[in-house]
Amino acid sequence: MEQIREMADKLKLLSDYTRLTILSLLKDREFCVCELVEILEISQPAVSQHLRKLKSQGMVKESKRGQWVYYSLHVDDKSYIKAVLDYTPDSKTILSVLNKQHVTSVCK
Amino acid sequence: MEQIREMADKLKLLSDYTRLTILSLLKDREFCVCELVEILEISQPAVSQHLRKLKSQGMVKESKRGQWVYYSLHVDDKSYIKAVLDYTPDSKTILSVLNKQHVTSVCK
DNA sequence: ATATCATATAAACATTCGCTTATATATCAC
DNA sequence: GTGATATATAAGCGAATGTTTATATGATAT
Repeated sequence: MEQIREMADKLKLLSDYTRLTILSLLKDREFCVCELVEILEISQPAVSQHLRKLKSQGMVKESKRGQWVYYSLHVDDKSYIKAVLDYTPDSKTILSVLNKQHVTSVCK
Repeated sequence: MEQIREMADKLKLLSDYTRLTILSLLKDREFCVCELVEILEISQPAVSQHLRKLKSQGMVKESKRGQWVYYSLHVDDKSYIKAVLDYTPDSKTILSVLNKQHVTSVCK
């Protein structure tokens, strides 16, 4: 059942708090790495590694602009991934709960 | 973000091939442990442990009848769990691909 | 009661995972 | 150029995961 195996692999990406939060944030707009670092309060390499996994499965796209790399959601509207993300809180709620409304891509 | 943490925990249950297959089979009807063992070709304790995890998160129900324990799906129709399971193959397809159409609860 | 079948639990183990620190690469400002 | 900022990669580590084997529990049949 290769189909189930593939789904399980993608769901594994969704089954981590940090990655599920990143994807939920990206529902609203693109974020650069340094913003995610400030919001999630984990190290920059940790964020980069999560983004790499998400990118390797085609769930996010990157766009380099200047010294920043912006990541955006890249999920088919009709996929089960999108179906799951429809249930996660939106970025405004997340930022408000985490008290990070002020974070912008001008990071340091 | 406790909501995201809870979702991630439940998605973790879906992100394993064996468990996702079990849940997909249960979309159609209840199965007993010994059937799942034959279908999945892993040890009986492995199946039991997966079922225990699924039960602990309320995703399956058990029903003891005689020496058999039957498990059935216990997922809210409107949840994201159900949304995911709508994308997995149905039991007939799974059994056919795995060549296990013959398996019944009279196991040995 | 004994033997058999179905299931659950415990222990052990290899693998995977997510994190950190350290380091490398690349861009920008001066 | 040099220094500061943004990001990626590598190595190391402890925790979690999924499996197996061994054992326990419980129901059924004889």
